Amino acid sequence: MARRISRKPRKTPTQARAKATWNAILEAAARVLVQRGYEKATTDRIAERAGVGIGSLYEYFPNKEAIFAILNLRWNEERWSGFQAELASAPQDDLQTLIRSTVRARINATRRNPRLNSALRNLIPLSVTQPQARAIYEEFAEHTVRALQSHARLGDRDPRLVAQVMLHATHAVIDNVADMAPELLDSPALEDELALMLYRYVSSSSARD
Amino acid sequence: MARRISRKPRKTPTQARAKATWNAILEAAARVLVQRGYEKATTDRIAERAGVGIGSLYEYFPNKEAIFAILNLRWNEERWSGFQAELASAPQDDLQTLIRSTVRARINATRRNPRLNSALRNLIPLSVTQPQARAIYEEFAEHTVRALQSHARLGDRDPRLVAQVMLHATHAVIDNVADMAPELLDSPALEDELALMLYRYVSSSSARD
DNA sequence: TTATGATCCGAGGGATTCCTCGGGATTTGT
DNA sequence: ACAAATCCCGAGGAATCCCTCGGATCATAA
Repeated sequence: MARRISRKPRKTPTQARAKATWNAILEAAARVLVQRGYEKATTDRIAERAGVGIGSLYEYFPNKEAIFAILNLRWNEERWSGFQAELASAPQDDLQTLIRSTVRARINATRRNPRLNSALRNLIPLSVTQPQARAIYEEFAEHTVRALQSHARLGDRDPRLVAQVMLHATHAVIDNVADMAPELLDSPALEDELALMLYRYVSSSSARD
Repeated sequence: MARRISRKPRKTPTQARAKATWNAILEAAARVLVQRGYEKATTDRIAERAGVGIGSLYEYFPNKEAIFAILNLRWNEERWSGFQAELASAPQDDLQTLIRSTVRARINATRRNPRLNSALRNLIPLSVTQPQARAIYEEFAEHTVRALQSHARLGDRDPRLVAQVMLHATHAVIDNVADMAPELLDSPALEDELALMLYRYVSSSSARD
């Protein structure tokens, strides 16, 4: 067996009909993944759920992993662009409102599909491998560092480390909440507390106040 | 096949020799899980790595899932007892040192085996199902609420919610770091920043200062 | 219309996995 | 020392799963 070597690489659909099946497969994959988990999400089941023959599935995707890699890619892009769009038209007068806007946008981005978010999140082999996820993270980190340098007085604290902790905390808390209590994403309480925590964290330079 | 129904439930080892194989299996399972991931961690491979026949494995574990459920149980207990032991003999004079001690103990608990921690963490079906993990979390949450009520002045903020956010943040950040940059667990920087963030978060009652 | 290419299909091969079963080896109790 | 209990073993059955392949069906352009 030579699974890793795809001798018949994925074909890109040209006709409208083909694009429809392509989408159907990806959406079915998302639904099955959320409902049954990665292991039970067999290619046969995905094809069936998409209303498509198994042959058609392998016409466009070289193997099972590729389906979820692309699904992950899609979700990351959707989340990231949604976040940016919302943040672009949000108030950013001072540090406090900037932080609040960012937290809100970040929550709303995940809120588009919390179940898919947690399901994809737990596909370690994929998310780790994907360099595009790292790229987004890096971009976000640099953006945060610049915001800190221009809006916050950190004294002698390392802005890069502070940014890392802020991002990790925000990211991790929101994703964890999406995992364990998705309904909490809809209440403003999470946003309030997260924003408060982050703001206080960077609002003065000395460890004691 | 009736995999879910274990007609021959797990036998408990009585002789010393049997306990040795029982341990060998669990330790092999941990090693294989960390090295190859859950899917590649086949029962055959675990038995082989443990230096044990596959039959012996199924003498004590009804199925593959059970092995990792027990492994998860063990790790949770080890982490939790380690945390409590360290915290018991740590300074807790005021809120700030209490927070710092807690953070340090929490980090050290995970530091016992960061790789196993992240590997087990991503076994959703297990960790979610396991009620004992929830129990530990609840106990921790109540403990935190009491600490907040006696040491912090939160004003009209809900101590339960604040505790939730603190726990989620701490838990999530540490686990995420263990995932993405385990060497960071060894530097004091993480402890410093986490403790600072948490302390400021609960150090005064109004949103503005 | 007809030819060419794109799309769709699903039975089944090859590979792998989980787990059983019958019996042999070792320890324990008497 | 002998029987019973406990422990160990690994070949192989049953169940999937991933993916291929040859050919049917549909779309488009000449």
